[in-house]
Amino acid sequence: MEDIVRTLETRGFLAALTDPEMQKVFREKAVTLYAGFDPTAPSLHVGNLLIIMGLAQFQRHGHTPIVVVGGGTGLIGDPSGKTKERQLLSQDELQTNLQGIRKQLERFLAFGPSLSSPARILNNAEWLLEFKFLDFLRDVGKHFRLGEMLAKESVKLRLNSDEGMSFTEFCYQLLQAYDFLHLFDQFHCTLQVGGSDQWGNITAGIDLIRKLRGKTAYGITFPLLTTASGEKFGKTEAGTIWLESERTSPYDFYQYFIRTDDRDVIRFLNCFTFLPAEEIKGLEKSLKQKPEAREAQKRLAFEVTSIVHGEAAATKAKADSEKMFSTDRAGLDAAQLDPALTTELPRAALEEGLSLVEALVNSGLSQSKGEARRLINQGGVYVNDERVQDLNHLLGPEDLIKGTIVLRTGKKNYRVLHCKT
RNA sequence: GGAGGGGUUCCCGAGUGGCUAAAGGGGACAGACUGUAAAUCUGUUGUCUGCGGACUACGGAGGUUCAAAUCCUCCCCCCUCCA
Repeated sequence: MEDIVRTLETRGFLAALTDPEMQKVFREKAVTLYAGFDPTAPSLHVGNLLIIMGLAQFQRHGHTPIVVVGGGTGLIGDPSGKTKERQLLSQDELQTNLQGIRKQLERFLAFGPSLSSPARILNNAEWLLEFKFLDFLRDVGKHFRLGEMLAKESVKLRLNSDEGMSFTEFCYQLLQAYDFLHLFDQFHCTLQVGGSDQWGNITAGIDLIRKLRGKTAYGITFPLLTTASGEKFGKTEAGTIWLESERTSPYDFYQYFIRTDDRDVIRFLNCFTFLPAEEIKGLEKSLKQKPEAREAQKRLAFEVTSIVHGEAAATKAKADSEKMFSTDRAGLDAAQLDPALTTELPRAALEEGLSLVEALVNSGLSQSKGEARRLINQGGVYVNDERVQDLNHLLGPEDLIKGTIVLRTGKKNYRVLHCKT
């Protein structure tokens, strides 16, 4: 059996292991492992990608992944890594979110009874919801010592901040520990993986299993991904990069990755793609020798988009990007571009003269007219690649090139205004 | 229940009657430089506007005042300590 721990290590997935023995254990026999996702939003985002790819790696090595969506724990809210108490979600919101997340996961993991190690998605509401409070206290709570609970990093952090922490959040670790126990009993799940902020929750589960069942369970944490410039990975000016194409178009998704910092790109290739090590080495070489070609970034963007949105979408995102960023847009066909890039324009509006400010707002390039004016003043607005600095500039039919006007703000924000004839 | 501290613009945080759309920092955006990268420097950063202004904003609701983020009353929320 291929050595999953080694793969994880070389591909940059490992932050910490609860037990060095693990490597041997997993080499000898297939395990069942799980990771949990809290359904705080109706879609997963690229910040979740590392865990998902980790699970996918496990499955490729013959292990059986379980994804637990936190329909139960989501009602509480995990305090780990958060400086503020979370808003509680309603049951309805949770349901919507659960369904969205479920659908997305199916793209990364292989499900189906015909497989030897089919992935599974479970909702912990199934076993948490009917648990009676007193039973829970007797069966689970009894095994937790306050000293340990208080010593957890996530707890200490909050207790020392002026945010404090509610009892509800404090109990979160018990619930997650119980999840692990439940999966251990039901599915022989002996490993939990998660982000490095999950360390405390994971070890809580391992301890519970040891106390109650006298068995050893394991935990692996993955590093918290930050970009070289110190930002949280997956957040941009425009907000979160979602995995759902309705929320973040494949074009924008592709664009996010193509702008990856040189210092991050190799790392990301390792953990966000399945490219073989030799190929990544080649890209690393290219990055060193001719960084301006950005081959590594291009490959990363294509591969990740392909995994998340499918190859067809990736090919299209790539083609759209090339078109938009080339100086010669002769072949530009608005109808074929990603809808996120285009805005329909009634001919009549153009004949009357359409204010540039309005066009910027309507197309979504500016949030407000004030912002649009500011942009124009600062020389950040381009019509068909010509800088326009006149606040009262009107767009007219003479601006059309093959039925389209290419509007741009800054260096890289494009919108194609398309006018049906 | 008692005592004290606190809630300010995207975030942190200053501001204790007018000069405050609110210091400073972070972030973000734009410009220069570049490789759709990084670093650096410069500028911008509430909404609307006929560019004269108008409107909305300092936890919430009232009040005092010519004038309130700043003073008063009530309420909500958070933190720390005591019981």
